[in-house]
Order: sequence, then C-alpha cells, then structure tokens
Amino acid sequence: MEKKEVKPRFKKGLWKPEEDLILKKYVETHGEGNWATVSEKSGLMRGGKSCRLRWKNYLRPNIKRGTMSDEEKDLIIRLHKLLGNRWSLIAGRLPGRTDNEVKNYWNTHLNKKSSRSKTKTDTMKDEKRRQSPNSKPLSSGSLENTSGEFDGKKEEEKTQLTNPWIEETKSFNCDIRSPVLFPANDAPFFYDDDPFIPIWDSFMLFEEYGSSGEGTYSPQGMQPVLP
DNA sequence: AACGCTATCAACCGCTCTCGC
DNA sequence: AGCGAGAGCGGTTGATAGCGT
Repeated sequence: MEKKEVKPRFKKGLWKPEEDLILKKYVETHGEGNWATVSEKSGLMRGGKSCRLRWKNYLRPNIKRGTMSDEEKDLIIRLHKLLGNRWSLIAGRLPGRTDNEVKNYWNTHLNKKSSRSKTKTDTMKDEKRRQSPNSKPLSSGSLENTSGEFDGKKEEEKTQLTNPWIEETKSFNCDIRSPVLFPANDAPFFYDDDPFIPIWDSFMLFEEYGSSGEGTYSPQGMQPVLP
C-alpha cells in the first residue's frame, strides 16, 4: 500500500506556559495574522485557529482577567438585550474583555440569573425548548425577539439590522452601525415611553465615557484600553 | 476520606464572511 | 463571476475545581 499523505496532527488541549511564551514571542516579532503558518514557523504544534484564539483571548496585551465588575455585568446584560448573542460586538464595548469571556460569563452567570427571575411558566417553556433539537436561548421582550433572529443566516441578520432596527436607531439620530454611538448632528437625545430607551440610555452613557477619544476613561475599575 | 454532582471556563468545531486571484 | 484560503464568529464540549453528602 502507498503511504497516505499524513496531514500534520496538531496538538490539542490546554496551552502550557512555554507554548504561550513561544506564541507571544512569535507574534511580537512577526505580528498578528498568517495564523496558518504560525505553527510551522514558530515550532508550535498547534493549528492556526488555536494559535489565533490563544493570542486573541489570553496573550494579547491589554487583556483584562478576573471577575467582572458590576458596571461590566450591567453592561453585558444591557448590550445582550440590545444585540443578542453577538458576543464580539458586546466584547468590543467592554475594554479588555474578549468575546469568549463575555460569552462564557453570560452562559454561566447572567443567563442563569435572568432565567431565575423568570416566571414559572416561562421556566416550563424553557424546559420544552431545551428538549427540542433546535432550541435557542430564551429571549424576552420585543428586542429579544430580534436577538433570536440573529441566530439565523447573516443575510437575515443584515435584514434585521436594516429593518426595523437601524431605522429605529436613526429615529434617535443615531446609527447602530457606527462604532461610536453618539447622536448624529449633535441632535438632542429624546426620551419617551419606549422600553428601549433606558437600555439605550445607559449604553450611550457608557459610550460617552468608555470610548471618548483615546479611551482613557475607566469608570470605577474599568481599565482603559490603549490602541 | 471518598465519592458524586455542579459550576466554571478554556478550547475546539463548524459555519460564514472576506479578500485576493 | 467563481473559487480557494484565511480569518472571524457563535455554539458546544470537556477538563477540572469546588462543594455537599
């Protein structure tokens, strides 16, 4: 029999400190990117994806470890309400936190907390959902319905973001797609009875401090992240 | 002390998107 | 326009630490 071409077998499992060191040194000298070649060039027997993940989630400078502050918890809850399971977007609003960390935190701490505050009937509905193969995380409220839609194809997602979402944000003279969510044209920010507003309000409040210019403000324990 | 259960979180997997050719 | 490679994202899994009995 002819020898089959054996694909390089990448190492799996937890990263050792020496592996971290190798990857860190490699990225510091060669820069990010080309993850597929990192394993062969650095000598790490890890897949490109694995290297990328390790760098992004743990080795990158300015990564914030440790327990979430109350502000961060609050923000995650609010942003999740606003954005759904779009962890990278949520993490982008939390200086030093990664999408994986936010996702884990939500799944272990906050998701549980929110479900605990649900009614008995809601909990029963949850059980049924869990039993169905296509079960999705429970969502409550009109915005949450939107978040459920996010789980679908990106095309649908785009549609969702376009309509009615973005239109709604535009009505505040804001555009959700903008990285900085300030009212356009220095327009005054109006409140009304919409339940969306309180969420948006605190979101805006964070934006005002959290991403002002150099990102130097750190409300109560929030670490500033320099570019 | 030993065992079982639960909670937590690092890492993997599969899919989609983006970009260059 | 179509294709392939690389990058990114979200869901899920698995190891293990912690706790209760």
